[in-house]
Amino acid sequence: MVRIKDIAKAANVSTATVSYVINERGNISSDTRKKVLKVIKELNYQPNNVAKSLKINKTNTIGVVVEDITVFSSPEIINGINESADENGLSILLTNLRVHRRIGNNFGEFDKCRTDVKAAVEELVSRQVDGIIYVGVHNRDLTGLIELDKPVVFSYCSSRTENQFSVNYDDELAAFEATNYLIGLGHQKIALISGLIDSIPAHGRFLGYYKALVSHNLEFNPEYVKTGDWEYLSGYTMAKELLSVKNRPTAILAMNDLMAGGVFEACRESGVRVPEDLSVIGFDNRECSFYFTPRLTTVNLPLNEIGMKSMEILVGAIRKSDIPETDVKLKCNLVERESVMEYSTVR
Amino acid sequence: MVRIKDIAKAANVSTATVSYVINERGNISSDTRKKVLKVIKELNYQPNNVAKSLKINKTNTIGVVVEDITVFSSPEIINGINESADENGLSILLTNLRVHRRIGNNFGEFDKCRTDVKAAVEELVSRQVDGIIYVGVHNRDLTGLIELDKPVVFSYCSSRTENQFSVNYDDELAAFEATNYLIGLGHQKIALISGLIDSIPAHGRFLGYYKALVSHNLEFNPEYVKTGDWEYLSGYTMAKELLSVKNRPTAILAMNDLMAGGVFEACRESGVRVPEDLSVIGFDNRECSFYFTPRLTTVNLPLNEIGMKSMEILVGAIRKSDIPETDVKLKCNLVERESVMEYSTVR
DNA sequence: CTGAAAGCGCTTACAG
DNA sequence: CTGAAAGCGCTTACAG
Repeated sequence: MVRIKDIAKAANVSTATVSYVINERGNISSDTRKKVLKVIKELNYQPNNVAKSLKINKTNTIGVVVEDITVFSSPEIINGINESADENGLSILLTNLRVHRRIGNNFGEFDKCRTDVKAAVEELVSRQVDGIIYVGVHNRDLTGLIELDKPVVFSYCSSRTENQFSVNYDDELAAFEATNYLIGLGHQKIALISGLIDSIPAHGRFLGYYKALVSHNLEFNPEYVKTGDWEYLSGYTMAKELLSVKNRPTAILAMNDLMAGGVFEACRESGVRVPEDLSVIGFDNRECSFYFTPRLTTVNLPLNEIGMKSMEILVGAIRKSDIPETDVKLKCNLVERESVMEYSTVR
Repeated sequence: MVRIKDIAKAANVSTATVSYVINERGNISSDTRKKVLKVIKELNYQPNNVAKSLKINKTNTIGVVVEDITVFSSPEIINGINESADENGLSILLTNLRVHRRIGNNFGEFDKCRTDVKAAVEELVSRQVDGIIYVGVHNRDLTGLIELDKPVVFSYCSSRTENQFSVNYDDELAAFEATNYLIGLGHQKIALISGLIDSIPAHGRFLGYYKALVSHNLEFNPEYVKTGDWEYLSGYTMAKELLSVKNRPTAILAMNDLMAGGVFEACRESGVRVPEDLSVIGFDNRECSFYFTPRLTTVNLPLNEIGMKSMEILVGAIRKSDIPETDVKLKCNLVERESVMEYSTVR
């Protein structure tokens, strides 16, 4: 390995001079600069960034701890984080908690993982990261999970701690718009298949649905609201119930694509045509939603944007260049496909 | 920030002693150990691993450069890498090339990305990683892409360079077994929808298909082999052609799930029932394959295992503990669902 | 415009 | 069993 010292000797200058030309700092005469650069190339010098980091007390490294990289939302978020990291010349130290394998969807058992989080953060800190992004697998309150005197941003989850930031998308607005879309198409009897109602997203989406109805003076019918558990099967079961309600809804908003898939299966079994007899909207825009029959109209999540925004906020907090927002909500967009139809043509 | 020096002073010992107790090395009397440990806890000392890395010339960090984290295979592979990294006390420095966004599936244009790879590797080297894992988005020959005097393993792609390793799955065996499965169920007229034939996976899968036929003395009918481009639409188009062949096949092996999805759509349009009239097997076991109607029988890829194995090989090469295999091929497994039926019951 | 020297926070032969 | 000291590869006031 060739060091700055070797360059200095070969170029007949001091190590300080070499360092200056590498970092393009100080006043170095064009002649010595050229000489040094030449030697650097000849000896194929590769700087040692860990030595530099130790000296300047800054690693230009961000710790990213992701709850589970195999959950559908994580890769896109990380992709966004990477994009912004590249733009800012930052590297990513990645820790994957793999919580899904340990506790599945039972987030009540998340306590089991808290020590893992502590350990992960400690490891990252010992490696002197400049800040941390914590990527959740769904939005929930994680206040107190991480205590650190460096900036940390919670991506797809939340924390209210000082010097900590949260980036999510706007569930309520998304559900509001999806419901409005249905109403705009003439639907008045719009059912909702909810996920587990103790979750922040389910709550927000319900509110959006409700407010859309109210804002159009449509009656809120509790019979039209069914609570599933985010899984395919519950969508199926709840759809069966909705289909047998006396005043059957003409549209269903499912709180995720999987449950919408279950709705499709129920309809197939019951001879209900989608979208001719029933319009269906999903949520998440997962890959599978494109391959459903018919292709599912659904709400696309700004995952990449969440990642980018998270990194931008973190960079702002680290460089103290601006005061970042503490609680960002990004906008979703509806992707129109083939599972929705105007009400006028129904029946 | 509290340093070893501070601990030493507070505990009235030398920094050497503190270092010894932290690293559980040398002979330290139980008394001084306790004393030091106590002070460490009191002052909440956090070791600085970048200083340590500089000194011991070893970072316990692996560079992972992934061509595109949003491609379906990447998260699982990275998950496996993480799992093994955890077991070995290693950290991951992640670089995401995001090639998909730049060149899509036109891997002929991959040359555009070579400089990115060089830059990524250089960055990783400057951060003194102990080795590198390069995660491709499909198996192809990447010999010469990375020149490095540290061990590097190619995950889901290949390199024949000295001191470099490759980990993939066994395409040929997987296709062989899938075809055998169909044959065992009584099918004799088995069609193949291939991906672009210039790719290593397509070649291997074709061979497996071919060898299975031959080993059962079944005629190889070139009319039964169609070449698609891995996309949904080509599966649809090729299936249309296969369905109109005079001696229509009773089963189709599609080289990926997306094309199998296209087959389903063609069947739906043509009134061909799956699996009653036609059995279909896919490849990849992507999430969507579970949500197809009917659920697709497909070949599951040992992605997590590829990640783990890659890391294990890298660790072996770094520690020189054993001589790792240079070209590993892991076994796939068939996941039986609802798109295949015995031939006897056909028609 | 350039160099000598201190120091970032650790580890580790070596001496005692 | 413990400590003094050198050194890992850099950067950066400071002096000249």
